[in-house]
Amino acid sequence: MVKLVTLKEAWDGKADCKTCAIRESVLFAGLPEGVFEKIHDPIDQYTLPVGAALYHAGDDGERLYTVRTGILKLVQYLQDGSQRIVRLIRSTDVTGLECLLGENYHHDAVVLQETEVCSLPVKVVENLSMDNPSLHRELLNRWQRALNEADAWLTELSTGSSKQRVARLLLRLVQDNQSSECQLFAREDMGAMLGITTETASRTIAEFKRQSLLVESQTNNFLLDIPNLQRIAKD
Amino acid sequence: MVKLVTLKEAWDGKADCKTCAIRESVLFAGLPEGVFEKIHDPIDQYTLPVGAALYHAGDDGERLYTVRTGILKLVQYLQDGSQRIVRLIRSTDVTGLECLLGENYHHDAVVLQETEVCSLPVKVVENLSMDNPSLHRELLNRWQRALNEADAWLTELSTGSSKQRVARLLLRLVQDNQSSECQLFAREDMGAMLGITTETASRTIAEFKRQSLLVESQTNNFLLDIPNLQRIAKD
DNA sequence: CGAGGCGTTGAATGGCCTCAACGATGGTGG
DNA sequence: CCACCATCGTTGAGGCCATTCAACGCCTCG
Repeated sequence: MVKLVTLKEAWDGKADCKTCAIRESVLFAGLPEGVFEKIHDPIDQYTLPVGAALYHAGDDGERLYTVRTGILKLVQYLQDGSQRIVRLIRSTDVTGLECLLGENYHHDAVVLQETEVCSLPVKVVENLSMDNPSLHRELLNRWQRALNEADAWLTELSTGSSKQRVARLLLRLVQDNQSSECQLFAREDMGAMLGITTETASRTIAEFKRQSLLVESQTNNFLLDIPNLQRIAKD
Repeated sequence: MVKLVTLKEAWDGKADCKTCAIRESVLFAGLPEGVFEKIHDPIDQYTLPVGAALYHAGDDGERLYTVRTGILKLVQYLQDGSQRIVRLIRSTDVTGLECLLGENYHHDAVVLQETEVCSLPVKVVENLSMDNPSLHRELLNRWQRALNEADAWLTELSTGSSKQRVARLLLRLVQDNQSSECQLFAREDMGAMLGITTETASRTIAEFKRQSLLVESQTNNFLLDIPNLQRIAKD
């Protein structure tokens, strides 16, 4: 089911953090330039195709990852084998924080849209955060950000009718974009995010299309009717 | 609706952290005794009755709280005014972490069972964590703990039939107790935790009682038939 | 070209919600 | 001290919405 792509195959090269294009938004924002010289462990960059797994639940957590572009899902499995997607990881997000506490990864992290990541060895982050309060503070921020997301998923994406949930998910996908355009996920994934079945997700999306709340601009690229979707989301 | 009990009314005295009965489990575990001398801001203790609010969403976050005994709910409000309970805070848990980042509280924290808390001024925790790596690490741990809870609520308490959800909630309530005894929440609160209506929560609990999965040992005190509840929780 | 995955749609079922009524409980005020 | 009222848990009836199971077309890929 999940394609096997080892990180080594996907390797793009060593990251140059000093000149990183998204440096102001990432974990290392606020670090003085000098410290990058002291990093001996490599910070590698990878590009991962759809379906690839960045890590699996239970794996030894030895690296955290900053996402440069793309989207990943964090999946948690239930006792009965069904899966629930508990969060999405997008540009400038960090995932795998739990390994800073010496824990194994808690989720499967699977690529939904082609993803570029930087891989940060735990040791590097630990060492840097020892004597860089700004990094330390940034770590707390990331944890809080994840927690905010988790709370929002509960209140927005797991509450209300299926139409409301789908509408809220769509709005979330474009909310920090300038355009109102987005790609849709597989219906099965939508279901796993919203706690509804694949069929219900499909029916709802199909109905939204018929009502022109979703208009396909390019292949698998949709423009949203934001005002009307907001109306549906609210009630 | 929420009883007004100011913290001043509920004041029990100043905490003596050095001799705290749950000191090994709390945030300050691992701190050398000497540092407690340096705390000038008071760490106060309070006992809050059912229905009292420890803080409200949007309030200036100036204190975090360690719960000694009792249970609090963290409530998030939706656009339409309905509420969703996103987490429970219990003995040895810390809540209000967001104020370490200078943010206002994100939830209402309301007492479900009579609660003793210690109130820690942000400044105290900030100062101590500067030069106490163990406290710093413990803070990260607390954040991660909250995140784990949030994920579990999504996968366990917002997934599956109402019977499954109620069973899983009951099992959670006793899981770190030695006994299989617990108090039940108001049906409305159960509904808000599980994403179901008050009536459905009531019907499910009533049915569990009829099936002797729940047996009242004392007033509002129930013994759980754990094996059979586990069977229901799984499928 | 065939196979398999995915999105869509239909029909039927059932579970949850809505609206409503009623008893028990506990607190308040006369 | 008791009558009253508000709140809470419970239960019923009816309807709706999501699920289940199934079929079908489209597309990609081998």
